[in-house]
Amino acid sequence: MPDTPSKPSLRLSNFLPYRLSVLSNTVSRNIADLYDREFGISIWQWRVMAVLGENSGITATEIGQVTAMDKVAVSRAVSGLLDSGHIARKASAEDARRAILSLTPKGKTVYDKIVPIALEAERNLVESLSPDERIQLASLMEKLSRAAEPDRPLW
Amino acid sequence: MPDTPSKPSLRLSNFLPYRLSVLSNTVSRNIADLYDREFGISIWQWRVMAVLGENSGITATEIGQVTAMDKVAVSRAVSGLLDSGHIARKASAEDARRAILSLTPKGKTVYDKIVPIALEAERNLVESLSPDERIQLASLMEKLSRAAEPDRPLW
DNA sequence: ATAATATAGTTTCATATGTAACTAATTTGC
DNA sequence: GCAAATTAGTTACATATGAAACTATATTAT
Repeated sequence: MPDTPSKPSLRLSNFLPYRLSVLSNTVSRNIADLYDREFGISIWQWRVMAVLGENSGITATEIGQVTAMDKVAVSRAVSGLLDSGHIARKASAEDARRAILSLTPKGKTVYDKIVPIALEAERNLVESLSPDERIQLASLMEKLSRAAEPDRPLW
Repeated sequence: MPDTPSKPSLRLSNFLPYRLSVLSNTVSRNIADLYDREFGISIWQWRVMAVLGENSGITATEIGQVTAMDKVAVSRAVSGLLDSGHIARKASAEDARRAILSLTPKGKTVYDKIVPIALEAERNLVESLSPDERIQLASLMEKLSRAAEPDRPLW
């Protein structure tokens, strides 16, 4: 009896893009709640602060490149953080279009408080993984991220 | 010389929740564009159709449970799919609050066209992984998803 | 030098999304 | 048997987001 060619089937619960989306949304929501509840800071604002904490004195455009945020999202996050006094802005001497951003002392204080919370949330997520699995995870994330790059032809 | 206790440091680009979010958003956006461009169907609508394709004749609430969508999102997706004629609704005989949903012939046709596209997109994403790595990935996703469950105490 | 083009960042507008309030039907407790 | 509490699903409102238009400055080409 010849094989009947089996129709390609899709099980949503095993579908990687779906699983990624559900996982990522759950994690992001939990973390966003954490930052918001304690500091009134959104995820986007936190990303801006995180970049400035690592690398002070850069511009909004550079933050966008590092964080994969678009410039409108960066602009809004920056605007909120200026209002709340977590960051400061000064005009660039060489190019008046650019604004040099940095954490204020207040921002730095909050940054130093959030970092351990963020690391704790991450630990919380990977605590069930063995050291080996954590290495595998990093490697897989790396490969998947490359494969997902939007400038690839195949999409 | 005593060890100086190193301050916990955060590198955003290595921070798992961040990496997950960027990856998931990139993948979701690419796939959403694909469905939308060819069929005018959103991700949420597609998830509803995907569940009905696997398991016809269920209610909106059940779809929400399976897809991790909240009931408002399901309601809106259902409403759009009714308008476009991809699904049909009939009242439940036992419980007039419930509506039994199913794919129409038109919906089934579109479903059968999207499934291979979805599977192709997934293949595209994992094509750089060895068979072993794909098994690791499935296992890791499983563990991370359990760890991220919002009803856990630690968040 | 200056017109055309490009870049940094903001604002506007249209749409998407989440929360809470709502409607209608059903179940529960007494 | 009926008031109170639940449940399914929708609607309304407030906020978030993305795309495109816009402002101001800088660069390029002639």
